[in-house]
Amino acid sequence: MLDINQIRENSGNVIEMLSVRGEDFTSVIEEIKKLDSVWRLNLKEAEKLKAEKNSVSEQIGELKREGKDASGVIKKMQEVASRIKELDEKVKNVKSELDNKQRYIPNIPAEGIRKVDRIVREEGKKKDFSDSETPPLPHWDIGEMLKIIDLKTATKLSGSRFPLLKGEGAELERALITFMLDIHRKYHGYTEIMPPYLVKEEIMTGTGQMPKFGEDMYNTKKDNLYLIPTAEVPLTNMHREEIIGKEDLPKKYMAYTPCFRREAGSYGKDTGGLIRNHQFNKVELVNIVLPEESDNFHRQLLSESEEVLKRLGLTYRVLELGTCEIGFSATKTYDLEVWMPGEKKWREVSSCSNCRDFQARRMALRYRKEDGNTEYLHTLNSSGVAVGRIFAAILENFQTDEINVIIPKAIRKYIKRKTLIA
RNA sequence: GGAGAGGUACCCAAGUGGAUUAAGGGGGUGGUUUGCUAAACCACUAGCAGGCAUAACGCCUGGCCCGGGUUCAAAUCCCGGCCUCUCCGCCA
Repeated sequence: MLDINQIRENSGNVIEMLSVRGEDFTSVIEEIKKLDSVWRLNLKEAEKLKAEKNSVSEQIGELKREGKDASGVIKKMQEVASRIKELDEKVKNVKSELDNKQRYIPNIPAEGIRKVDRIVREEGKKKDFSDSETPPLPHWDIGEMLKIIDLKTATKLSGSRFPLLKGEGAELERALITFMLDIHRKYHGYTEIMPPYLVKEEIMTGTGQMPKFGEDMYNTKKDNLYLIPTAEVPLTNMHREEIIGKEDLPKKYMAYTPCFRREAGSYGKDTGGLIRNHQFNKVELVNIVLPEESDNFHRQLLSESEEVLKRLGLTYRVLELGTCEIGFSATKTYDLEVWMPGEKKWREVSSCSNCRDFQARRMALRYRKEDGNTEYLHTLNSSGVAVGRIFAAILENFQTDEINVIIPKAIRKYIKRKTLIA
């Protein structure tokens, strides 16, 4: 959520800063501005009448105690009370419309970001398969031959786009999860959380998924709970509506969770294997930090995610997302993309964002400053990293002509094998 | 899921319609006394959100789990919800 004061004071500037997203927000911002002034006008009047009501009610109490007649004043106050009721109703309705409109406005991208994605750098070399007898296979073929991915059975159980890993496949996935969590715990100072996978609607609103992206979410109608699309949602909301002491910052939380996404409107896109499923595993990193420190933490967060890829020996590149591509809540985002030799494509395995105070504002997440006032904190998140896609990357990058897969050294202590053999 | 009890500030807790400016205690902070500590005593301790105003001070509204309602007036009465506890049922 954007600062309403910013919109009040300089709506033109806000519209301009939002326009880099490739969308025109002029009419919505102007509507917000208008609603805000109507709201304040009515609120002012209602509060004035309430002040009157309070003092007169006190007088009525006094009169009654003294045994005097108060019926005249009471009659007058009846009118005031009904006027207050009208105004309160109006104030409530206008405010809720205003809030709702505001919740649909995305964050303002950071300064100095280009319109389109920019490749920051590439790490490692694309593996050379020119000596191989056959070109590298996509991971779904390898997975099937090794009998570690069974999408047919997954479809039988849940329909399309669900994963089912079997035997050594399930083991590899589990090894990767533990490996990632261990790195972030040992070297990056994260506290591991096992959060609920179902959360309330207001929690989804806090991080920005709701109300705008309700279509992408699974929900349980009976209890109005939502399946988390990423652990960012529960982790970032952990301290919502709190005022955190400076001495307790930064907060660094991580969680492995399955993630659930309806992927509405992506039919026919990336249908192969483990790339775009309704359910996938991910290790997520969340930082809650002081505003002046968030840029530094953002860089650090990126390197923490990269560490996983480096240790696995995967070739990847770092993208700075263009202003038109940045997600709803973020001001700046780096994507990490791993090279998939079988698919011959770069595949996103991590998205590392600084949301600044956007989410904190939505969830009233603050800290106490030296002068005693409160200020919104900054929130950041990054995948550390997407497990299923790394699984796929390992299959594609470390396959041999015999359709075996060499297990990267970094995770051998978690899976206790050197190769997956067909 | 059923029956009952409850939710008041950092904690405990009083408060069944107007005198409450939400009692009292604990804790905390500051002070007095003091060789030091403890104790005693004194003072302060309602956060938060919002509106108005501003050089600064300040004024007002809301707020006793949340949302409605009744009333001139609600912590207090009524309705709905959430949460916690106890018992029963179900259950890995």
